[in-house]
Amino acid sequence: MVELENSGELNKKSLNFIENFIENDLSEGKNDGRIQTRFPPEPNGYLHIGHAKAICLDFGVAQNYKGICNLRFDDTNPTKEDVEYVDSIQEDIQWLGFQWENIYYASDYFQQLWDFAIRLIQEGKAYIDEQSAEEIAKQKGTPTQPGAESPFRNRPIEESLELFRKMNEGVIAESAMVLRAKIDMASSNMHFRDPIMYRVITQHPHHRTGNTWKAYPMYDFAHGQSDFFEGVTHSLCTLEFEVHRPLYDYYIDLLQTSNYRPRQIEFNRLNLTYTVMSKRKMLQLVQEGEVTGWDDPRMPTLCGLRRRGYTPASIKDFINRIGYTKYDGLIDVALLENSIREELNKSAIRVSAVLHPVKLIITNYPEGEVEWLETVNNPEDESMGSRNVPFSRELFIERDDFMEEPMKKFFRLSPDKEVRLKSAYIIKCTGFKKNEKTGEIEEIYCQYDPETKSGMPQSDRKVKGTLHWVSVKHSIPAEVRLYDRLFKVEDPASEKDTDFRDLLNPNSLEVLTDCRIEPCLADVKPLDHFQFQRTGYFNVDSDSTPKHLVFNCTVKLKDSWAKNTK
RNA sequence: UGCCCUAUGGUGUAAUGGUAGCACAUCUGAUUCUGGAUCAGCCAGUCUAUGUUCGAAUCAUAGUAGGGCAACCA
Repeated sequence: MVELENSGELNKKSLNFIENFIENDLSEGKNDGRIQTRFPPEPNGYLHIGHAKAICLDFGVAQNYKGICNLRFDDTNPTKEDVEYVDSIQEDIQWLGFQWENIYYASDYFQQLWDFAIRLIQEGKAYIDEQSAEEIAKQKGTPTQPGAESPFRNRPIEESLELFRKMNEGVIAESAMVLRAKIDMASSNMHFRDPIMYRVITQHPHHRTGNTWKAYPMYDFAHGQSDFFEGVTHSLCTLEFEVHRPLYDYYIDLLQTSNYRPRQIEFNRLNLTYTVMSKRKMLQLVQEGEVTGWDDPRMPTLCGLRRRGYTPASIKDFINRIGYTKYDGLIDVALLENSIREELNKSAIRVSAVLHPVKLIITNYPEGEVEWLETVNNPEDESMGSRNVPFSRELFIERDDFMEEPMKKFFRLSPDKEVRLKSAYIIKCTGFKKNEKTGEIEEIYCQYDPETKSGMPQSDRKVKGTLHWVSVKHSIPAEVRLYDRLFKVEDPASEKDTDFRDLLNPNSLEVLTDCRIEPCLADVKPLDHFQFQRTGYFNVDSDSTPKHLVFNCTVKLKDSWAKNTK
């Protein structure tokens, strides 16, 4: 923890470009020195690691400058939104360790937005367009060609007012008409070509306002104004909204009555290698059963990462490391994995689990005898204490830890060779039993040296290898799930023309059914963190019987095994 | 062939006109009560050109490359 705090302070020294803007605004005395941000998710999916980046910024800025950060649900499109998402979003923000000052909904401002829209119609700055979506799109022109004006553009104000009211009465069919701002159909910024302000939605009741409203504001007509109504000073969002900013400012100009003015600043979205962050695609994975749910440990959602064993601190550490810029890059997922490995390496209790067991019999150890041997919980942190593990004549060791004919640099067990059993004795292999048909090793025999018990005066004899083990009689059978990357290509997001399911990694989940774990794991609590000897990190998923160990291994797990056995 | 944004080692990010630094990854060595840890080390960078300046990653101009913008999504 000390080191984490230090690194936080070190990072504080260099401000990101957003904090520079903020300090400038403060030094110029803008907004009476007040700092207010907001985290504005649309409740149409679960939060993912990319949202964590925005959350850390929105809440972090508020903390650093003694301001406030509100949670605002951008719920202006009832066709896509649901209370399920509203709930999960709150849960995940709090899990990350942030607390909003207030919780707001864009739908709280529907009346104010409506009144503002009426005002714009009255001022001749907005009109009702009765063309179809296709016609409007056609008239919009292209980025290189100016658009054409709608035939309804100059209709009488009273007519627009009348129709706008009807839009909200349920007597207008969806997509029959829209309210558009009258700006400039020839603007080089597409968003100024008479952007749509309101559309009619009658088929989906809103998850909060029910059937009260039939006319719903578009993002551009809701977001900036919501910021303004709430008193947001810095509206931080991702780069794709950069071209929206002039429109944001346009509406704010019309709304502004004092010196107060919210300011939109954009930063780069998080892109991770081997990771799909699109909500649409994640929803598809869930709906089509490619994963077990939004919280599947292979998903980049916060709840998925949580089940995989990520801690809030590790995610925040990762976000802290990648920073905020305007460069649209692709971050190596190894950076994220390093953050959790570093934390768990310091904080997790190390325990033993044998994933591919083979029986090891110590022929000179008395039958029926059991010794409870002390083993430290974390060699890097003595304050985490120790526990006792049972040792007996028959043990399980990792199949990979024995080689009949050892290769170069293989320092684990092979005939006539010695290794140390972690926290126990040095043993020497005296033989093995092999299934003649399959060639599989069935049992390994060895003798132990009683003088070499851990902690004893004679025990410091050097041997080249150390093995983890569990006692056959005392160990608990377990099913271990190894989760790898869900996608097998480095940048699945860029494979736009491919069905992304073709990019799925068929080995993203491996279930090992005959694993053996230490008895101390019999009643661990869900999400307790442990580190397996040698093999990685895991947390425990209590929802399943038999006990499932959700392995939070690094994705190179299998490669490394292959490498180690070469 | 419009408008907006961006460009620093393999990846990400600092340096705000004055020594190009840090992290991750890779590789090498050490180490052996697991070690995928730890320690040490190597490799590797300012997109190009011109200009301004005593001095440019930083400022200017022009190129080049990448991203965004043409939803009744956010």
